[in-house]
Amino acid sequence: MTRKKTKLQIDVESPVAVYRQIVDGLRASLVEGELRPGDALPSVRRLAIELGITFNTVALAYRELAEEGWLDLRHGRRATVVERTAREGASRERMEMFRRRLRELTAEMRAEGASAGALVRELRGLAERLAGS
Amino acid sequence: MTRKKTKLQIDVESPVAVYRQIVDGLRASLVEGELRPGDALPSVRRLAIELGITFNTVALAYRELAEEGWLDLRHGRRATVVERTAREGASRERMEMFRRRLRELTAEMRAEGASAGALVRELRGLAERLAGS
DNA sequence: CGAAACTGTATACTGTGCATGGACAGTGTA
DNA sequence: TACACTGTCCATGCACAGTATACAGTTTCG
Repeated sequence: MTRKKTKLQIDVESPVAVYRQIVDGLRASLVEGELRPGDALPSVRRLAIELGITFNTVALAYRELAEEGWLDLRHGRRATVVERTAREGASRERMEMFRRRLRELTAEMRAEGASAGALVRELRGLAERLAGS
Repeated sequence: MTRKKTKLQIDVESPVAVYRQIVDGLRASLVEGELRPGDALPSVRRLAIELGITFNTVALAYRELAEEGWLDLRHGRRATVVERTAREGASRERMEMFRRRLRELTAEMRAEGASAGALVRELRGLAERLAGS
């Protein structure tokens, strides 16, 4: 049996909150269809143990995702993925912000020594995958 | 005279700390050569007023950038950009993290309604610019 | 039916990171 | 030598992330 859960990577040193890292990671899996409507998520305690954190932190992340419309969260039952109504096109401001964060992210990598070529490869690779879906 | 300072955009609603947003924004300008060695940065108070925050928050950002080797910070004098020794190639773990953050960032945008096409355009656009430099 | 083992929830507490304001100290200039 | 600038240091307040503990639903199985 292969462990599929190792997908989630948490960095406790990171300045971004752990619960937010969980939200970001799971959201990516949800957007990409790796987690589909009907699927049950690991219980807050199980995932917490796996990540080496407290279950309440995982619970907070689940609540956030439920807020965004990804999860059905009911007392006593496992959190399950639900069909989510697609949003309308992102606003101009949001796209602007995306451009900025993208720019800052690659700049951070260049500052750390990543070559422009390597970054171009990553950007084009992701664009490729995205266009192919 | 055109205002070149409007480059920095701060979002007080954002979960990422204001001083970190400043660091990220300035670092991008530094990496891209928009800010060159010898250039003097605006004083902490001036920039603070411009952004509508406290000067100490800007000071913290400057200290962070000095720590990274971008700035020469001396008591009583303006902060100035300094020649920075390039880093060696980024580690495999760092590139892995870059890939993850890139994936999560685009997923977040898709969740907010951005079309795959629009995101592909942004990614390819940045790759283009990066390859051309 | 009922107990046990699971699920998520609510609440209070603690530590910490961040933004702030004010006093301080170094630098340049009129 | 004043004075207006520069960045630094320090104490305060506050919001929030993470924790522990007690609680309340649901499912499983004897």
